[in-house]
Amino acid sequence: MARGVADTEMIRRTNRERVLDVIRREGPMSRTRIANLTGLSNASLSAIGADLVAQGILSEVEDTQQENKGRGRPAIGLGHNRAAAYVILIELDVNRCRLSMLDYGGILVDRVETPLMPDQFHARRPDDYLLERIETMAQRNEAEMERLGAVALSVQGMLGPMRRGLKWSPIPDLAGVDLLGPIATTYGVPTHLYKRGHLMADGTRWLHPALAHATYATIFIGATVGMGLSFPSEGPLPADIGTEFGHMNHMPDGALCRCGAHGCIEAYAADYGILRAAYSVPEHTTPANAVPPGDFQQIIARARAGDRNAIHAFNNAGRALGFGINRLMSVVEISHIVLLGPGTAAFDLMRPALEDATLASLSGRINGVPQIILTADAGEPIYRGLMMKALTALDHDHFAPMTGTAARSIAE
Amino acid sequence: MARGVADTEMIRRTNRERVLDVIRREGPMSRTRIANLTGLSNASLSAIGADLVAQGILSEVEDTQQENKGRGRPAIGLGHNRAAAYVILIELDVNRCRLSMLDYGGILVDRVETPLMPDQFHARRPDDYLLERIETMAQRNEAEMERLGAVALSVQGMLGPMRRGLKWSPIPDLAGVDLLGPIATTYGVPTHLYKRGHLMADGTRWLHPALAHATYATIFIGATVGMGLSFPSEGPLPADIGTEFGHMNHMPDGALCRCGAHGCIEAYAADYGILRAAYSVPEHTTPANAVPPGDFQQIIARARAGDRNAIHAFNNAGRALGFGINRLMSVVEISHIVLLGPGTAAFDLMRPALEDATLASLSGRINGVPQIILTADAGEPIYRGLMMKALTALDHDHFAPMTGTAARSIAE
DNA sequence: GTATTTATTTCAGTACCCGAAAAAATAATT
DNA sequence: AATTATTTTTTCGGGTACTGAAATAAATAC
Repeated sequence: MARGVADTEMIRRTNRERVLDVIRREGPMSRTRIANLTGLSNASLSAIGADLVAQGILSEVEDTQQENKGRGRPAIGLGHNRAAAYVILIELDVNRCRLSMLDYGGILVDRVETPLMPDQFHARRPDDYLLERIETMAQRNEAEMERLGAVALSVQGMLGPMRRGLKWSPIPDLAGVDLLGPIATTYGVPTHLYKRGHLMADGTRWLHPALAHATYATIFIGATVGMGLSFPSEGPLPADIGTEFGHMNHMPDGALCRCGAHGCIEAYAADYGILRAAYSVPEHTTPANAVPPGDFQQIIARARAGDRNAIHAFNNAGRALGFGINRLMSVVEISHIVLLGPGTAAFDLMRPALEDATLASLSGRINGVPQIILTADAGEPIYRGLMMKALTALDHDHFAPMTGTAARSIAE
Repeated sequence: MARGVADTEMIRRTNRERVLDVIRREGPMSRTRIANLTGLSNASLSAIGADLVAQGILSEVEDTQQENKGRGRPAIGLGHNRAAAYVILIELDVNRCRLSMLDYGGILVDRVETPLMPDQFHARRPDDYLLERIETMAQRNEAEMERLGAVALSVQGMLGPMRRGLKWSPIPDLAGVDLLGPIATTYGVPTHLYKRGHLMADGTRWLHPALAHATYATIFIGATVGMGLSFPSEGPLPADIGTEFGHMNHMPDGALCRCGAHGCIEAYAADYGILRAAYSVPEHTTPANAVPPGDFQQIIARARAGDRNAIHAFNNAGRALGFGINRLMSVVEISHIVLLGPGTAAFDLMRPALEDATLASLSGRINGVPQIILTADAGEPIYRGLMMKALTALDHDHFAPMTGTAARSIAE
């Protein structure tokens, strides 16, 4: 009983979702073009378009992507009505918390950013902190708050049972708290919690057309190692996939990781692991808290200059990542790997070991090394993924189900 | 454009699928009960039931699961019309090939089984061999072949690009051949290729009610090590998930595996790996071709009697499986693990090392060891999974889309 | 034999889709 | 300037499958 019985109500909802989706993906366009892309008839688009405009969900704009601008009746563009709703996106990272308010068209309205200390949530409850941040944003945008449609939160860690908080997080004292509940009750809007790694993967699909129909993994290399998987099929993922790649074991009883376990990939391939190896610090030494970007650049420079220890450190990192990919490919068949984050600056130093390790398995031998794509900036995919999740959730859950008949009778 | 536009045709198809599914799951039942379980109205069930009976897809039977057998009009059971179609299931394993013919109700009609030699496909093309086996079955059941609806094939290995053959298989000379094409053209019916590990996982859900809503992995331990994943959500999996767990790397440069790679889980946990370790044969020795069941039992007996080498062999096997599960859990969050196959007879000997290794990771520490369920017989889940795949494919692709109006006008 | 109970069917109403034809709005041609 | 061609959008008539309510069917209980 996945979505209730199939009846005319579900026809309407499904087709309205398709219309909103195609505009979300490709921007405002004419009714005719929407009809062609969705497979609906022109007659249906006339009706659906009229409904959505009457309900204030879409609005008529100039058609930005006219293909036929010769003679004939000019097309009227149909785009999201930007004032229909507003969403607040919260990116809660290890060292900063950034709130963005967007309109229904995805345009940034306001932004508030604050640095985060490692002991931030030691004395202060994280749910209170988030409420206070949202309140700051609310006071600066009172008019928009009237039409707040959703609050979406990006976090790092393992999601808790009801997806309302985290079971574990690299941010100290964040796990075990219901992050969404207080927001939902205070503002009375739907709230969503997403894994940063998952958003990174999804956002990359929006930004990289070559990946449109691929199954791929995104791997973040920096202060931590994180992964996300993205599948071309529509619909939500069946389960929590792409959980904690950075803490996948690479070597039994291996190097000490920040999470407290031994032999995680992160303990070899995150900046602190590379730093430790490059300076020949014993593997079981407690990891550094934070590695300044300058220090990391220096190790790269030393490796490029031929320093044996630095080269060895990057080799080990590539090997750990490669065996991780090797093991990942024994579970999910992927065609591409997207590498993101500051660690990609040293990819050339890791590549040989990474490829060797990837090939050292049956699936590597049969399928070859997946195509590797480098992107230094991880922030953009995450923001884009979070924005798209929040806005399409609004499209599907709030706007698509509104009944059209009511609107038409009002219009008469 | 996942499934075409939503219109009345898709309503009919979806609802007919729901009806066929619920009967497939729970057996023949009254229209009223079907209406309750599917959420459809009694009026709709009257219409849908009449259509499906008129088209010969369902037939009226005695209601086997009457709940109210007091007074009132007695319920009429609605069950699959067994003569509506027949399917041939082919289980192609390392050492045997078994064909089963089933009617549309899932009842076995005929069965043909032949042993398979390791060099079976050296001189003979596997597609020809399959055609010949099907022809044998066809000659014994000429009447049923008139209504053949599908041929479904269970294989071991990595599926090829179009799911018509294998990229790799533990059965020699099987990969790289289009197995389905010749069957489809000869008999003019839909053909399907499924991974044995995947069927094992799916079939287990049908057989084990406790797993109904769980996300779990099934791991086969025997002459090989294979895995399948099963998710509670409906619909097909987004990608090839659960590819080749047995050949996931456990130890870089570790023990030699049958596949030619070093350090696969299989090289430690399959019967030949345990045998090799128990007799202190060097890890890099070429694996034995087949291990007689008696030999394996003997090693178990020796381990139970306290033999150090045998105990060590099972320890290593448990450790390899445990780290495999550990790594798997870093990619997919699972709540249960079902162990199947002859190797489960020695599970008590592997358990401590398996659990230690599972716990030695972040996800193990946070989520604990997944609940472990033992089932010695792997054949039954595979057969059940294959049968359900073949029959529900017939339900969805062939019978649900038939138009109802035509049938009703014939009936008048 | 009548009342009660339960299952199924019939009927009238509704929502949404589609194809075809009509209307609207522009550019090109005469 | 009027007409023609072209393209977009709307209108109209027809069709299908759903639903709730009422009617019918087929048994048991009294």
